[in-house]
Amino acid sequence: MKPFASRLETPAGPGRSDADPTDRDGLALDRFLPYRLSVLANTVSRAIARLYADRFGITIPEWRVLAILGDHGPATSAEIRARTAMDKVQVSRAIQRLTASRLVSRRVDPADRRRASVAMTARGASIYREIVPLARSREAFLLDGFSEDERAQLDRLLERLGERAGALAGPDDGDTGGVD
Amino acid sequence: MKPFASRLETPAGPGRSDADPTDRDGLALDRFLPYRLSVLANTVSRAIARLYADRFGITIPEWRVLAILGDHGPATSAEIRARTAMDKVQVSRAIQRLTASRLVSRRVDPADRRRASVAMTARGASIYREIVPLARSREAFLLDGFSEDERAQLDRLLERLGERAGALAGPDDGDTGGVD
DNA sequence: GCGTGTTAGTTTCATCTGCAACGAAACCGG
DNA sequence: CCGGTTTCGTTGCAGATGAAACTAACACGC
Repeated sequence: MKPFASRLETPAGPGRSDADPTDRDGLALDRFLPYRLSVLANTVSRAIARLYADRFGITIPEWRVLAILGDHGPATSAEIRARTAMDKVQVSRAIQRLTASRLVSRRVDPADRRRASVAMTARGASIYREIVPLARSREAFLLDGFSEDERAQLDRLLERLGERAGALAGPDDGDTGGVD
Repeated sequence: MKPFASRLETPAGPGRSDADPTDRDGLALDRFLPYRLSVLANTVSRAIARLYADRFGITIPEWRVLAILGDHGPATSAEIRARTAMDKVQVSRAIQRLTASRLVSRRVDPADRRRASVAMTARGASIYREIVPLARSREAFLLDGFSEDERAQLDRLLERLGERAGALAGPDDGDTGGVD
């Protein structure tokens, strides 16, 4: 196979490098932003998931539901979904499991019986309060050595990337496609 | 039974004008770094996966393998795994599928018959060359509006987060245990 | 050679995931 | 009030996932 020299723009190029023989063809996967984000997020998620799973026997979707309820108080599935970017099904199943383990309880809204408000039980709240500091400490570990300035920068950059990503996924993607 | 309607609007700190966000009772999920990374990476991955899947019928793991091969030339499973942070099983299956669709070929190493070198076929290389610019353009879209400086910053911050995340997941193969 | 251990890669299995189809409830126009 | 449509949430299914068990090949010590 013949190396096709498609350029990889190397950042941090004060002055232009000449044709560098080490300039990789194709797209140096480990410089490819979507890939890097994926690996990073995955590594982090896995490390944290282990924390929840080992000590409390809950999964990430379940933890997310708890986190929303802890932050905002009781909420419906749809609200949880909107706030977590989780799939509808994932929310439903997380609630089922949490209900089974008595960490949350559902109460059907009498005014609209399709809806149900989900709230933490005392046990759920207790676990939530235990997890929060652990989660924070993990986050702190990740950001250890980052200056205030760098944290702010990261925050801003992620924010903007999030917007761009939304634009990438969102615009043409109708949720309810008229299948007719 | 009261569903505790703890609204957690603000901690009882009406006096302090400069409230510390890390001092809240709740965790504010949408400010929680691991969560933000996960959502962002997921959104991006999904958008890009659609691109590969629609046009070429390949999955993300398959694309990653192609990317490594395109970047690096023939490689063994272990090398691919090391470079992609993919699971061993995932690599194995991606190679199986790619082999089935004739995008890569395997050749057992005669010197060590446990190993096999995987290389792109002409067809694989052709698809790879088609995908690269599309992938780049998606990346460019994500980074649209970011100055050179901001890109460099992002690069650096992600790099460092990656290191920290590795430290979080890697060194202790069990629980962090220790520092209580 | 022969046992023990290590490494490369595959298979098994139990789970997780998400699209799509679905049922139930509410809404809406006539 | 009725039929059609929308919304909320669940379920069916088919594919993806990863930990652990497994096979096969090599490596070392004796």
